[in-house]
Amino acid sequence: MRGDCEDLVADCRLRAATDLFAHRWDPVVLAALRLGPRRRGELRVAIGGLSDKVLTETLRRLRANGLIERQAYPQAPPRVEYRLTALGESLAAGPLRALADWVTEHGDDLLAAQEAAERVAE
Amino acid sequence: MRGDCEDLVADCRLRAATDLFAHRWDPVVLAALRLGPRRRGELRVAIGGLSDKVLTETLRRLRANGLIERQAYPQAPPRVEYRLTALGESLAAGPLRALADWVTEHGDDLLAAQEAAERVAE
DNA sequence: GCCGATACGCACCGATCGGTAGGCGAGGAC
DNA sequence: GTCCTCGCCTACCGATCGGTGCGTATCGGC
Repeated sequence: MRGDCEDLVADCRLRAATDLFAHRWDPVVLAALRLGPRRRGELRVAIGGLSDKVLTETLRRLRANGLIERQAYPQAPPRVEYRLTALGESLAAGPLRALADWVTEHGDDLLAAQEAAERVAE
Repeated sequence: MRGDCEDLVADCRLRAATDLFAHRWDPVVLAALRLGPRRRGELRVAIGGLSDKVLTETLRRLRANGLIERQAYPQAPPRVEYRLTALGESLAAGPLRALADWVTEHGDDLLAAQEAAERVAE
């Protein structure tokens, strides 16, 4: 999976970046963590719609990519907080933000174009 | 699939945007088309690594999202060109560009973080 | 009349992804 | 002692995705 870059063309770096958004909830969790460290349970209810298992996988991936870090407090009911790393923060503040801004500005155009295309496709 | 937004939380617009990058080759084709209109065959060799069928699907999706448009010339061997729409151009110039820039700047950090995490995970 | 180039379409396959359902371990509350 | 919470794990399942391989329509060249 890493060896792709050798036999592919120029865009493999782009691919490496877009892969960070490839899983449905990764960007959402990233965005949620921009507001500050959050506990696992908080993320679940704050985001809503993602299953318990998927949240685990998502957090694991984000950690594996060095975008977030995990901090466990030795408490009675276990308490675990997740926060953005510097790398994750830079991704969230840059490209992720740009995406959010773009949708804010062009979201209506996007929806209109999608519906127009649907109509054409009969 | 459109109804998600009602029962999900705030981030559904973000999701709508990240979905545009959800398929592996969509962003790459988008980036390739930034350089100007391209024929189907040109895209295939320029990108390299994506199958014929997947290119078809990718182009279809991008069209369905109103990001590119197709122009067919009635010629001997069929000639079809794909180009960015205004919407596609804005996406490519904004968020996609931001992603590419981010990778250029933080790609090494990303790789280092991934490898560090791999080592920890034994 | 046959071949080749181009832009598709279709059938099939294995891998992956998101989701459901249920279990586990550790400690506090009662 | 029993229940509860919280974080996490383990099947299992259906849908989707990317990929391979092969077929097809059209036209020009030879």
